[in-house]
Amino acid sequence: MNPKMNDADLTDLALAFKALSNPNRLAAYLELLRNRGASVKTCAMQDLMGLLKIGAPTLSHHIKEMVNAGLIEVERDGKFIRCQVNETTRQRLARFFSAKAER
Amino acid sequence: MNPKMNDADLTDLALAFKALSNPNRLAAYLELLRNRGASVKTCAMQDLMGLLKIGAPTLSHHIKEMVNAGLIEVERDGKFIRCQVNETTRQRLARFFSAKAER
DNA sequence: TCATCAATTCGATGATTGTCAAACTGACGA
DNA sequence: TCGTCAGTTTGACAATCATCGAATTGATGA
Repeated sequence: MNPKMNDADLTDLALAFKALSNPNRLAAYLELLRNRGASVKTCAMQDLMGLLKIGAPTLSHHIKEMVNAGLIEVERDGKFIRCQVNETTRQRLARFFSAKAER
Repeated sequence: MNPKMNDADLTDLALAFKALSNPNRLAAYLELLRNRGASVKTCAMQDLMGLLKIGAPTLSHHIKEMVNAGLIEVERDGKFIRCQVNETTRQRLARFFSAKAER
């Protein structure tokens, strides 16, 4: 963990955690995490809708929030979208939990 | 990441992330994380109140929520409390961000 | 014993959230 | 060109949340 973390960093981090605090968003993010190792690394909205018993408007809203939190990235591909995890943020979050005091 | 994660695990995880989604709770947790490496590993409520411009009732509420989410542990020591991070949960969270597909 | 101090509980309030149905947009294929 | 399909936007509503002040508890020390 960066020992010089400031308020802005904390706010960003809190935003990411907020995005993960909803079980449906968390399940969607986990699915995308798992896709990291797969040959097809992206996911359309309909793939995620199969997992989560929520409507398209709600999922669309959740996706926007995850993008806004920097958790995932979305590309448009004609009618479809393709979601994948944002690697930079993922690594930042993983490292957060190893924070140590400065010596 | 455990490939057999179920709904209950997801719910627990979401609870932990929710606890970290509030900037004040996150700052408090980060302070406790940093104390891990220090000689004095615990923190009383007043120590945390110095950091966070919120009142005692609010902080007390936040601490209860972090305990409930499994993020931290609290011991009573006379008039004071002593907080420290829950290592099991910390490791679980760190690992979450490395989830991979089953092969 | 009694005043004080750390922390908790209670009750209230304004703000944010998750979800939906309905209407909309833009791309595709017939 | 037109209907359909994937996803988005809007507006609404119930539920949850963060915070506060006031009252309470329980330990400490004078």
